[in-house]
Amino acid sequence: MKENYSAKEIEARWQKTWEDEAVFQPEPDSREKFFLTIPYPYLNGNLHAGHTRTFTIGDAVARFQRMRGKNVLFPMAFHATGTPIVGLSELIANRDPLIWDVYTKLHGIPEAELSSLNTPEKIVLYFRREAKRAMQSIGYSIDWRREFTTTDPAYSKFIEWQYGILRRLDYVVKGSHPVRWCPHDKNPVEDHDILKGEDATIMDFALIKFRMGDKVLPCATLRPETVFGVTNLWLNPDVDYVLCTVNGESWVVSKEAYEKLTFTDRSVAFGSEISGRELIGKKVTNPLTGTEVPILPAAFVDPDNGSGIVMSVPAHAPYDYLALKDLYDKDLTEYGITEDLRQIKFISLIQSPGYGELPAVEAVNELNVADQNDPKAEEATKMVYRREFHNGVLKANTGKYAGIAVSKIKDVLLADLIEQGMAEIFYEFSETPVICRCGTRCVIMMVRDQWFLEYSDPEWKSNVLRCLAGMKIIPEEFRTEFINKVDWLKDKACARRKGLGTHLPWDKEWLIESLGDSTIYMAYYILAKYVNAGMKIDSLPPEFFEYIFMDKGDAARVAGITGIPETTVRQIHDDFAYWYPVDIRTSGKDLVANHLLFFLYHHVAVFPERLWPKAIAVNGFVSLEGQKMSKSKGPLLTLRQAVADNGADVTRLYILGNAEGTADVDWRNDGVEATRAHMERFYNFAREVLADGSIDASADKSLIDRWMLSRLQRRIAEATEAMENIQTRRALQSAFYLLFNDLRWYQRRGGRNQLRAVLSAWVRMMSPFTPHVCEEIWAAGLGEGYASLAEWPAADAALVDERAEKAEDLLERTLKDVQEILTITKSTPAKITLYTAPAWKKEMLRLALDSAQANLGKLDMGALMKQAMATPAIAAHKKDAPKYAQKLAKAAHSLSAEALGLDEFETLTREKAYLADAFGVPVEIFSADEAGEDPKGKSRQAEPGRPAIYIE
RNA sequence: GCGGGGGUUGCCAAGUGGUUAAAGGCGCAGGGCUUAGGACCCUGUCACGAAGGUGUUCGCGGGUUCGACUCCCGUCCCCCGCACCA
Repeated sequence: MKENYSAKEIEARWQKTWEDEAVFQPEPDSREKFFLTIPYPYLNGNLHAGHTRTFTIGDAVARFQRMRGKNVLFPMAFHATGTPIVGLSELIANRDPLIWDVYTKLHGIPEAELSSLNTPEKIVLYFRREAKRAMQSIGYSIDWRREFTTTDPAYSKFIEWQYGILRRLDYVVKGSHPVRWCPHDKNPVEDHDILKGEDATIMDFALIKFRMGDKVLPCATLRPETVFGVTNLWLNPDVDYVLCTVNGESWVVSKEAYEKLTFTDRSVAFGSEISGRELIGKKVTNPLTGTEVPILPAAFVDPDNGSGIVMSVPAHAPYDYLALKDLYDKDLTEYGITEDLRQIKFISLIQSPGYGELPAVEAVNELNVADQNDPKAEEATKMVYRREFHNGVLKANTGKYAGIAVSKIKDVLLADLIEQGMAEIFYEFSETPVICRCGTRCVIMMVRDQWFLEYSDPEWKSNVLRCLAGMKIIPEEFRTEFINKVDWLKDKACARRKGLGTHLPWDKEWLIESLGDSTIYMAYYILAKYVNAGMKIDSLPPEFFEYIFMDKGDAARVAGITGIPETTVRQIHDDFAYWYPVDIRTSGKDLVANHLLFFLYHHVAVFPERLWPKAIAVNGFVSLEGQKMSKSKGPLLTLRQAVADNGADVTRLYILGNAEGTADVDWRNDGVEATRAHMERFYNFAREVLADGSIDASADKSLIDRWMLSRLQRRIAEATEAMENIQTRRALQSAFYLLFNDLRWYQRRGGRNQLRAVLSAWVRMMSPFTPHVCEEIWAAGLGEGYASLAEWPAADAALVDERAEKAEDLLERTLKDVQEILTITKSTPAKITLYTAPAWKKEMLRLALDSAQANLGKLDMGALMKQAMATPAIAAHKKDAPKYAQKLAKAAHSLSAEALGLDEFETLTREKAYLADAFGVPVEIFSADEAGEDPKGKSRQAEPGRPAIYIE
C-alpha cells in the first residue's frame, strides 16, 4: 500500500483487474442464486447523481449478497424507445439554443461532440457508451456480457412475443381516451410543451341531458346526484348559443362548448346560432325526475365552462341560491316570465351533519355573501361541497340511491344515467386556459381506436395484488402506496405513432409505447448474453421464447426453426430456469406509480406464479446543496463528474451513508469533504495496522481485546441485518462510523493484538460500499483472492462478552463523572479516590429488581425494607438502608440490572494505572465494604454502577 | 381535492412507552501533537450549577399513563404522485 491514499490510481487499477479477470460474470452453479435488477437508464442524457444513488444501492446489495455466498446476477441495459430521443436529435440538429446550453453545460458534452449527435441512432450510441463508462468508473459489479438497448432487433422480437401473449389474454384492447391536444400542431401536448396551465388535469363532468321538446339542453356538473334537486336551468342572456346536431340529437350549447364537442368522439354538425335570450323563460324536462323546470337568466354562467348551460340546485349550491334570490325582485317580463319566482320550492336531497334542510342558504348566511358577484360565493360553494362530499348522505327523495354516501355515489349514478341515455361524459380542464408552446389554446381531444393495456381488468388487478401480498416491499410503508396505486390504475394507452420502438405485431402502424416495453425485460438479460456472443437472431418466433421462458415445446424443434444449435437453445432455457424469478428490484420512488406497477402487471400476466418477482426496494432522490436537481434546468451533478471530483469510493460512501429508504440524499460539498477525510483515515488506519510488526494475534486475549471483539460482533450483526433490508445508511453507521469509534477506544485503552482480525472483518464489511480501497487493503496482506469475493463476516455470538463491555462502560462512566466534577469545581486535583458500592447495596438492588418485576413496575418501599431487614447483609446497615430503599422505590419503573454481575472493585483496581494516567494524579480504589481512608465519608454515596468519588 | 410520506437539540440525522438531554456525522470551542497550518487524537457543545446536580426541550394545542419524542384526538406547515410522459 502506498503512503498516501490515491483514489484515482487505486480505482482505475482494480476496475481493470475486475474486468480482465471476469470477476463479475456469474454462471449457474450449485449455489443459491440471487437475481437483482435496477431500471435501466433512459439514454437522453448523462447519468446523474439520482441514478447514482439507485444504482449504487443495487451494486452494494449485489456485492453484499455475493459475499454472503450467493451466486449473484446483476445485469444492466439501456432504454431508448419512445419519443424523447427523437425529439432531442431534432433539437440538436436545429441547434436549439436551450438544448445546446443544457447539454454542453449541465451534461458536460463538448460542443463538437454534441453537434455530431443529430440522429436518434447517434444519440443512443453516444449515451450508451457514456453511461457504461460512468458505471464502470464507479465500480459497479455488473455482468456486462448481458447489456443491450431496447432498440436492438432481438429485443423487438422479444417484445412482439410478449404483446402477442397479452393480446391472446385479451389484455390489449381498442378504445378511446382523452388527451390534451393542440389544434394548431394537431398533436397531443406533453408536459414540457405547455406554456401555461401545466397543472391542469382532465376532469370528467357529467353532462345531464335536459330536454325541451326534441331538443337537448345538456348541463355539465361534477355533482350528478344533485340532478334530483334541480329547480331551474341557468342561461346567460348575453351569450351566443348554437343549435347543432350531436350524434343525431339536436343540442343547444354555447359556441365555445360546440367547438369543444367537435374534438370529442361525437359526430357534430353545426345548425344555427341562437341567442340565450330566446331560450330563457321556456321550460325543460328533468330527464331523471320528469319534472318541468324553467330556464332563467344568470350572468355568472360562463359559456366557456361546460356546455354554457347550468342546472340550478339552490338547496345545495350557493351560486344557484344567490342567482335565484337576485331575480326575486327583478322584472323578467322581457323573457316572458311573469310567475313569482319566490314560489319556486327548493329541493333538499343531501343530509349532512351540521347542516339543516338548505345548506346553500346556511352557508350564504354564515359567510354573509351579498350576491352572486361576491367573491365569498366561491368560498361558500367550496365549503358546502366539501362537507357534503365527505359526510353527506342522500335522502329518501333520491329513490334507490337513498342512504348512500355522496362520496360513493358519483360514479354509480353517472353510469346509470349514461346507460339510460340521460347523461354523457364531458371532459374539461380543471383550470383554463391551457396554452401550448406554440401559443395556441389547447383542447381535449378524444383519440379514437387507440390500443390499450387493460389495467382495469379486475382479474388482472387481483393477481397483481396477490403478487404484492407475497412480496417484500422495502420500505414496508410503501406497500399501501402500491396497493392504492393498483386500485387507481386505469387502462393505459400502449401505442404511439412517433418515436423509437417495436411495432405492434398485429397493427404495424402503431409503435409499442415505451413504458410498455420495459416490464419483463429482466428475462431478456438471460438471452442477451447469447445474442451478444453472436447467436443467430434472424428468426426468433414465439416458439423460441415459449420454450425458453415457459418451458413449452422442445429444444430440438426450436433449434430447427431458428437455426440456433440445440445445445445453445437448451442452455438458454436452463439459464432462465436457474436465474428467474427476480429476487429484488431496486428503484427510485418516482417509478412506483408507473414502471414498477407495470413490471408487476406484466409479470403476473405472462409468467406463472413461481416466477413472480420477490421483492421491490424503493429509494429517494438526490438533491444538490438543498436544491432539487433538474436534467433540463440544473443544477445537475453527473455521475462521472462526481467520481472525477471525489473518486468512486468516496462518492459511493457519501451517497449510501447519508440517507436511506425514501428520504432524499442532499449532496453537499462540505459533507463530501468530510467523507473523504473519513476514507483517508480508514486507509491510513489499515496501512498502519498492516505495517505494525508488534501485533501478536496469538497472544492471550486481554479484557480490552475481548471487549473489541465483542463490539465487533454487534457491529457485524447490525450491519448484516441492515443490509438484508437495504438500509445502507444504518449498515454504514454500524460497519463504518461506530466501529471506527470502537477502534479508537480500543487503541486508546492499549488494545493492539486484535487489530488485524478486526481489520479483516472491517474491510470485508466495507467492501460492498467502498470496493476499490477494500481490494487494495485486502491485497496488502489480509487475505487471498478478491475482497469483493471474500466471505462477509459472520457475527459470532460466542465472542460477545457482556462482562468486558460492562467493565469498559463502568470505566468510561467513571472517567466522565470525575471529569464533570473537575469541570464544575474548576479545581486541580492532587489525588482521586474511588469507592465502589458495598455488597449490601447490590443485594438490595437485586431485591428491588425482583420485587418490581413481580409487581409490574411497582415497588412498595415498606415491603422492600421488610425484605431487606430479613437479609442479614443488609440488616447490618440499618442506618443507611432506608435512604437507598427510598431511592430505589422512586426509580422502580426504570431500574436496571446493568450494574449487577460485575466486580467493580476488581475492574477499577485493574485500571488504576490507566485512570491515574488519564488524570495525571494518583488514584486510589477502595471498596465501600472495607475500611479505607475516607475523610469526607464519600463512600456512602457509592451505588452499584456508580462508584463514589473523592477528589483532593 | 384524492392518495402516500414527513416536521427531533446550529445543520444533516437516529430514535417508536421507562436504559433518552436524546446515537452518529458536520459545524463550532478548548486542549494535545506540530516550527506554524492542515491532518490526527482528546474534551466540550440546551440552560444554570455550590462534587457527579437541577431546570427546560423533540411543529403547535389537548388527552391517555406512575411515566410520552414515542400512543390517541385536534391543528398548522413541508415534500412526493395524480398518467399515456420517461
